[in-house]
Amino acid sequence: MHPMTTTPARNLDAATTAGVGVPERPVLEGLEATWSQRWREAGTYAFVRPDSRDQVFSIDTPPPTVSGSLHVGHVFSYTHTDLVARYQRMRGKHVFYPMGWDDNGLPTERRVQNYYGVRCDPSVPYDPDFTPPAKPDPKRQQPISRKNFVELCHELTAVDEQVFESLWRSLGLSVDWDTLYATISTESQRIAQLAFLRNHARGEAYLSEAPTLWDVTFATAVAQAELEAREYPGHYYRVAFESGTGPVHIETTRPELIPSVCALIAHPDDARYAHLFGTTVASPVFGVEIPVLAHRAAEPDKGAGIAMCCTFGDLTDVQWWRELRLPTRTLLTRDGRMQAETPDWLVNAEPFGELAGKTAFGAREAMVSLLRAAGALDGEPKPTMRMANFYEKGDKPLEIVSTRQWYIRNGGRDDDLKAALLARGDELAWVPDHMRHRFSNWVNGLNGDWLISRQRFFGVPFPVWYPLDAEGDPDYAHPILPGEAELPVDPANECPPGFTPDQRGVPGGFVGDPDVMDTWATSSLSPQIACGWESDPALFALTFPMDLAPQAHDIIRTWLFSRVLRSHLEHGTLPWRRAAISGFVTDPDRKKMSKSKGNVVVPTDILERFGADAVRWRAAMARPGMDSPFDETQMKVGRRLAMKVLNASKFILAMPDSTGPAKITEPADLAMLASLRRVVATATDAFEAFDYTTALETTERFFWQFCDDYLELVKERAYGAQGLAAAASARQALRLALTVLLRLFAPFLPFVTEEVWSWWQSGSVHQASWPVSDELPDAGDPALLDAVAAALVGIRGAKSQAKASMKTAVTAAEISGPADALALLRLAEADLRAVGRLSGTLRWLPGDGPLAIVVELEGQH
RNA sequence: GGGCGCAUAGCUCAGUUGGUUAGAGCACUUCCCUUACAAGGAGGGGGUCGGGGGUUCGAGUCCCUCUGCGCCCACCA
Repeated sequence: MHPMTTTPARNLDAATTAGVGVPERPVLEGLEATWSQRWREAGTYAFVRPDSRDQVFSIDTPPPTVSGSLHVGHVFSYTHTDLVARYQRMRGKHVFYPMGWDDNGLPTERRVQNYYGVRCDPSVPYDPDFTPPAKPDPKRQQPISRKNFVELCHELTAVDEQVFESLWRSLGLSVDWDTLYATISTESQRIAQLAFLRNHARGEAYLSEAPTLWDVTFATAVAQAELEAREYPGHYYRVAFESGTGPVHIETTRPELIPSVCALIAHPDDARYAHLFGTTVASPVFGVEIPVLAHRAAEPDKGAGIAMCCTFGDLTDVQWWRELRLPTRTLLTRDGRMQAETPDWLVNAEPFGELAGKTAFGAREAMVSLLRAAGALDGEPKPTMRMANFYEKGDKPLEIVSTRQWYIRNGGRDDDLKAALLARGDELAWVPDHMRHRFSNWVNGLNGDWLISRQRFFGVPFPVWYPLDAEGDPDYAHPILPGEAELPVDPANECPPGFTPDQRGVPGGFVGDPDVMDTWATSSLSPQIACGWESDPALFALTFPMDLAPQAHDIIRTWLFSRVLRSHLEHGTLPWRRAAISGFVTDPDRKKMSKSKGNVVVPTDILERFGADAVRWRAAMARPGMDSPFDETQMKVGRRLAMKVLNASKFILAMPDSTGPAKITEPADLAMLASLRRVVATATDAFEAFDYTTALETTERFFWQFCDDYLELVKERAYGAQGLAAAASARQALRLALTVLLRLFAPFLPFVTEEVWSWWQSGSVHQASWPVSDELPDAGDPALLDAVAAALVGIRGAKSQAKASMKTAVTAAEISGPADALALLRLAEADLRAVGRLSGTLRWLPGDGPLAIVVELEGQH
């Protein structure tokens, strides 16, 4: 059944049997299991295609990395999205809310390596009978074939995905599990390759051999977006280069790169070195003649003010190398070691034997000894902390090596494209708005195109082959591409058009591109994958561009930016209208949660202890973009609210319903409903502005006052103390209020509201319509309840101060205050007398002061 | 160094376009076992709104400035 086919919420007369289905002692325990199962069976959250795009609300859910672990921050962030999804569904939208699993890429490889104790070695042949080691030895991982490795990746992610799905279900995410996708699936691979071919055809994707940021541990290139600057301990070494007029001292933290030096560089205005510009100096130990050059990027107050430029020590070296057209003298290999062969440019080549084959660290020690022996080291090394670029998942500083990689243009080297992407950021609606600065900040800081190829195994392969020339060398300038209809292809196992398998790897034949795409190159297409781009045009037309992109702020530079880029290039539009950015859940000291700090809160633990509704309540209290410190005690507050909903509902529904049409006549009842009318309007406005927190707070504040004051006030009348008509008015008002309140709470507390709804209504509360003001009469004056509340505080306060029970009778009372407040109060006099046990005379004293009540208690004086 | 955000009760946070004695929850404290709820309920105490200056009849709110904290980016000589 589709949400729009019925509006059970308004059909009060359909379920009027007194007390049917109301349990004696309702509990929260077990609601998650019961209702997630029923929602699954009933297809409560299934996306049903409407006729037109404007009936759809589509959400580009972040596909979580299934090989990672979920923490409370994820739970909060995904809850935020679900709040909006549920609201939009109740508003009548057909909510397109798919879930995805990001299961390809390095995180999965790492998990498989550790879990099974294996590593991928493409040179090992496939073993169809392979079984992983019984006891994984992390120190000695068993080399297995690429195919076996990929099979294990699929096996383990399937298990991990089950765990994730079960967590999301018990959290109550209203995703449509029939639209689930995975980034390693055949369809995702097809779309990733298709988008790549289109990029290539338009010249947006290109192959280039260039200096590349390189992680030596994982032996892969990494992109700018994956960098993390960290402090790294090192030493300054003061090293002498020989010029005709004496030594020139430079300071370096990486003396092992001295055999790679191409030039010394100082600032053009630096008088200290002006006389050297245009001359050459000899490198220590190796005696290579190198020029001394001027470049504005040299900083006179850094180190000695003159730098040695090596290929490549850092990104500034790359800039100098490019702009000054320096020779390439790369010696560090892809595994982070000094190459074994002695380079031919060294004048004094023999000492290189001390460095050959060593790690950067070992080579550094050897080089320092050589410098000392040659007398080229001036003074002792000075310890320093320097900033170095790391791969965010790595633990060794990145090297820069020259490699051939695939790139996608992203504006980093093209001002027009950069401007266009900045304009997309401006066009996008941001919640909260200031997050747009993170986007423009990032785009403005891009310094190169997007490197998308990775020298890894579990990922989407590039749909590319290269012809081999007569010598068997690949012709990279003329890649062979498949037709779009052939996708997805695996060039390692399939042949390019016009070739046969026996031509693989032989001169005149072909070779497949060995690399895979980075995870982001696939997940940057999540809107295209989810919405059925080039596979389901009808669905695509209904869902794309999407309405909402929810995510946390840490991946604005990666996922958010890359989706904007891909959509801009392919469709010339934004991928969605609005981005909603969640903050982080920090530990109580406002430190970011991380495994290494041991301060991670496990979601399953709090879900079990407090219940999903309580956890969701807490999540909803964190406004968009705001970091929120984790505090367990707040979970209890949410749990108490859920409990209160259960008990108050039980109380209301346990009373026999009045038959016949509603006759809400009593001023107190009308006042309460008029007040609720305002709550509905406020909560709706708040949700429209994606301010779920205000929607919740408004509803909750009303609800507690409803329970504490109104419910108490009308309790006796509802039981019949003032006659049938007065009782009917109260009962009708109570049920009307309850149906509205349950729907207002439904996005936040999906389990408890559904439970209560099931006691007396048909269908799911989550398919009911969001309440509108017009469901409620506006004849009442909300100020009446304010006056009642003030009077109750006076009466209760007097009893509390007298340390008397609330049942203590009041023998006489004087109520003073503004005449209009007193007039309102008199409309509810009978109720007030009942709740306050006011048995004696009541005196009304109009005056200027605030409403006040003086009482005389039985047994006092 | 560039950008963004935050600073209100012991803690977590509200406080709409400037408008009476600044609010909520938690915590603390006192009382009440009142048949919806004791994993309750009813009371109470607690803040010179980070510092300084300015605009205004009036500033938590607007402007300037300083300080502290957080996040993002840059920073390998």
